Amino acid sequence: MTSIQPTQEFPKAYDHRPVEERLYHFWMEQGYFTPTIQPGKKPFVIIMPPPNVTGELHLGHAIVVALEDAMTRWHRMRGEPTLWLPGTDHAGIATQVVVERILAQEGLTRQQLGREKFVERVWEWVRKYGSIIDEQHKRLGASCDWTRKRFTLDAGPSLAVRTTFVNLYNKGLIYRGERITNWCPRCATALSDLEVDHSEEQGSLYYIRYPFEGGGGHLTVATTRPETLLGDTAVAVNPDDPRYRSVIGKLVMLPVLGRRIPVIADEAVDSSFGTGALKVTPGHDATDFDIGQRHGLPVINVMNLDATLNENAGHYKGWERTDARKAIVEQLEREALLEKVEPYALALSRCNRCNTVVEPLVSKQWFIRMKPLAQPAIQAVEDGTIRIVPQRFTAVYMNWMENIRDWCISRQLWWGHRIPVWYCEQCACLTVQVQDVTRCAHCGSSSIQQDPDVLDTWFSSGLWPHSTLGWPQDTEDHRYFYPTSVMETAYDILFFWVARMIMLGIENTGQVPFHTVYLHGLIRDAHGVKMSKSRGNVIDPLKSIESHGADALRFAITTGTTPGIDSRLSPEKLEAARNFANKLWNATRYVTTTLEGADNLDGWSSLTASHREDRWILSRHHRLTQRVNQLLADFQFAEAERELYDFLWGEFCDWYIEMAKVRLRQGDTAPLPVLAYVLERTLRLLHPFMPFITEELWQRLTQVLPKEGGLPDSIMVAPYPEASEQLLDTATEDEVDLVRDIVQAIRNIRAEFKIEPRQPLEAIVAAPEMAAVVAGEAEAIRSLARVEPLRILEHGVPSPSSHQTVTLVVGKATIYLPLGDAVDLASERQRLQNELASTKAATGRLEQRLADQQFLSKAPEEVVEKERERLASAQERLTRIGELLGQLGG
RNA sequence: GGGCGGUUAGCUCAGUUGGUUAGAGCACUGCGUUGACAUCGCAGAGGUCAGUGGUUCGAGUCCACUACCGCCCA
Repeated sequence: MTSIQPTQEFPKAYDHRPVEERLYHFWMEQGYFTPTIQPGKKPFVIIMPPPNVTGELHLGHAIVVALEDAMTRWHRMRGEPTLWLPGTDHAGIATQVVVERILAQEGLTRQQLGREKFVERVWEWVRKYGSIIDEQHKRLGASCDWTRKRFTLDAGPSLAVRTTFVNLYNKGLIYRGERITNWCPRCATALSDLEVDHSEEQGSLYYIRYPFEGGGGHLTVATTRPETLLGDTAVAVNPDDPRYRSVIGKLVMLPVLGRRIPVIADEAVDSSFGTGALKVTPGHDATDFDIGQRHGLPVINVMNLDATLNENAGHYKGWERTDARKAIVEQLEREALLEKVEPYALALSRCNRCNTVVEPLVSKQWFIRMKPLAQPAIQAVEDGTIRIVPQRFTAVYMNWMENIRDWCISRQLWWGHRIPVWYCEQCACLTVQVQDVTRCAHCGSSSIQQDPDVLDTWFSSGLWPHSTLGWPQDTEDHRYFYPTSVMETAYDILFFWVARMIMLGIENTGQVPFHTVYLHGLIRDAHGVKMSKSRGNVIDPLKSIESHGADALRFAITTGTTPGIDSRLSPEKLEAARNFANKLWNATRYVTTTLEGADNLDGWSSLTASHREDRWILSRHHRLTQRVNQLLADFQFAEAERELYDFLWGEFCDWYIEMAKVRLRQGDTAPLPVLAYVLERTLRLLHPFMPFITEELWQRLTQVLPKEGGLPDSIMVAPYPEASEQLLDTATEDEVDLVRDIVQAIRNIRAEFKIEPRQPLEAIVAAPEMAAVVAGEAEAIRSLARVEPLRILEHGVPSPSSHQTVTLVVGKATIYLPLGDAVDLASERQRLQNELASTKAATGRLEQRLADQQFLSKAPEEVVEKERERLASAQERLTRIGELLGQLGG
């Protein structure tokens, strides 16, 4: 069977390279990633956000995989039918640009090639390079079901797109209209509002004179875009502005072109901006377009789609927009029509793909009427059918939904889902159908033309949770796996994607697409700067995997993070995670090699422990198990990882293994099955976060263990541990805490007094209440603190010795360390005085609190009780320190 | 203009129904090589939890305001 070679070799350090690929291959071969549909059993389902088909793995993908894989593996190990469905997005503009760039190297443009040939070229590219991103996801250990992988342009999702379009059109929710849209001159397509980035940049405000017709002065308007005056069809003032009341209705002469345009009054004009007179350019500004509509103004478009000026621009025809601005400003200056120019911070819109300044342009586009779709989507979040984690994004979502605007969905691209609309040249009617048509549905004419445009990529991704499962077909997958469980993605696409999936999911299926939205933060560099290729501060996840291993990368980018909050990744963090992996490797190396050949391992998987240390680690392990399960259920992944880390390193390695070694040296083999039990189960707990190393170590460990406990061939299909309440043992935890405190206190003194680590140290421990514990753990204390001889006093204090002594008050124990001349009595007194002072302060605080009637009556009983106990032990401690000081004559 | 987030040790960050003397990693200091691990061990130092006011028996945690940094929307 299995995946690994016999454990003859157990290298001293973890090397992920010979492990990861082999194990991934093994998992794939076993088919573990593909769920079995079990009717009656509720599945766990995540649809992966589809990366762009042109994309290369970046940390954004890595965090998606780390979190979604953790959830997926956890649920799978809990025995739920678990589907994590991968896919890729055709990414309209991005992909088209990539292929156009390749063509450019051949000296070709897509226009020269023609639509059909161009699209074929893109497909060629996709077939050749489109699966690179999948291979990269595999390197991260993603346990998604590749047999169900979807591409947005596959037949299934394409059918979903067309069906949705036709349905929405028939319901009147999709319409075609001439509107101002954001036009990217470089991409040569319309964009939705969301695809535009806004920024404030330094520009100028130009004050331009529009002379009144027939003389008699001028009206001065202020504008940031003088070149658009070519398209002006009015000047507007606020009707309440006393300065301009008398000029309303007059005509002014448009500079440069000499066209006569009216002065109109409109409420939308802000009297405080500039001169209070606004040039109205309905063809090139959204607000002006609205004003124009209200006043029946003509719309003059002065620009071509590449942002050069057209024939409406008079002799500026053919000029590029920024050159034209300069020339027009110069002309105005020459003609004394430029009053002044002021520096001005203007709001610029840029294409979020190529950063080109977007041109608001009037064009005919397809839109979705969003308000009716938003209503049920608001409802679903309001009534808790969908829960957003972290919760505060609910308000952001609501705010956007309640102020939603129509969505421009047509794109002037060739790569994507072609709009299923045919225009008839005979009867001018539209045929809107799912299947391709050859004749007009109204007059039967065959002179029809399909709309040349394609749909916004987000239109198809908006359908993703149901289109990937087979909708609109009635498939078993759709019936069983929909609605899905969790949508996990970055918060920056809440509107782009999550909101639209909710709207379209409810619209198409009548059900929400998922019940929980989990939003993670973005990963920045070590200085908190957004990573970008141009800045050169990108951490390449593939390089990190090479150098530190996929598990370390996953652990590093998910530990110490909070949902919805950006985090930073530094090489140090990666190293820390790699070191943790190595620590785990070595702990398992020790346990495995120690276990080899042991003859008392039968029953290891369901053992009962009698020794205090064994009961302690079992209690700690089960407490951890309880916590981790709870934290995973609450989506607190970082906290779960931190607790696993602390347990493995700080308790299991630092204390349990070290204490076990002591007993093993004494010939007590009882710790062996406990080591096996705890490590085996903790590896399972950690597996969702660090899948590769836990599998490798689990294989190596279980190989030396008797086959029992019904464990399968792989950790990834082994049951996720459940906590057993009966094994939680607070008293034992307190006892071992005392032992640890004693050891730590003695080590502390050794370091302080610079006593050679190898030199044995005599110690006398008095712990009347805990004498049995200390006696039982004598060997551990002797060995871990290098104490020799160790005397345990059941009563009283040590008989006065000629030696000078350091005394430590540790919990319920008092430790005497006769250090002879090394001890300076004065400083010992001082040490105890300090202790006395701080204990007194603590006692005082507690006494005060417990004397407070308000506290006693209002605080919960258990809190009061806890304070009483603390006071008692503080008082007892005070007494002991007092006695010790008395003996020192202080 | 509206909204949201951040501000906790030198650095990066945890801290989820308010309840010990606020934690971790890295960095720092001292010690440590036969023993799972130097990708390590032991010990240590380091904090008025941004500020002000309030609620509460009790506030890093809840409320209000202020400051600075950042993000989103218009």
